[in-house]
Amino acid sequence: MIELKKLENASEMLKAIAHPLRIAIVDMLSNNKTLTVTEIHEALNIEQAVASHHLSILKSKGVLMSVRNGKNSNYKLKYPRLAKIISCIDKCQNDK
Amino acid sequence: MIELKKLENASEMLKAIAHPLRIAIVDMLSNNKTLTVTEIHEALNIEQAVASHHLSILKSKGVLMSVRNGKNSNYKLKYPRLAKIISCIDKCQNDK
DNA sequence: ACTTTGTATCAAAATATATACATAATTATA
DNA sequence: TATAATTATGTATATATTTTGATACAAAGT
Repeated sequence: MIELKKLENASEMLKAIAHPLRIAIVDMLSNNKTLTVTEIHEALNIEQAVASHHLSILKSKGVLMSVRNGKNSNYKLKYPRLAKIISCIDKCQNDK
Repeated sequence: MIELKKLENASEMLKAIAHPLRIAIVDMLSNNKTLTVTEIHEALNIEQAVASHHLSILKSKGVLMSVRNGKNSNYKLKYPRLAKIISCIDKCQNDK
């Protein structure tokens, strides 16, 4: 069996991902893509503050990482394999 | 981009899994294992009502399925591939 | 210095989840 | 039918998350 600390940390990461917009964000960042806050808020048609807010949740829970580049913040997956979680759930939905 | 309905359903499934006890339950049920409520509540050292409660959440969100067999309810993963989510998160935690 | 563009944070109300305990509902057996 | 074993549900309180709008901060250009 898994240890409690690991279970709690795993649940924090999964909770971070488990939100419609945040799933969409993780999906957009699959295949090692890097995007700015503006690119995400425009692509998803959400307020800038909303995009920034969800990105900070994902970052604080270890799902994403970001690098400042001038005015922009570039976000990407901290662990590229995390994109598999989205495709896994997606496959389940297609299996009727 | 993924559709809204799918995103919402995916987030419901992930939210269901994203809890320490429920992660432990999904992990116990990997490799197509089937367990009863009693086996789970004893293995995890939690009240029977607590085990039943979390199992019903997982079932209602499409993560688990159950079959009654006399006095027992046998629970198993609805989609065996869901166990990959746990191992994926687990690997991320081991990558430093 | 001022303005523009891009990001991040704050505060408050609404909604959702978790936790704990008690009790009800099933099924099998005496 | 009474009871023992297994599972499911109900209720209440506490805690956490979501959502929205306003605002603050940071970097670059004028």
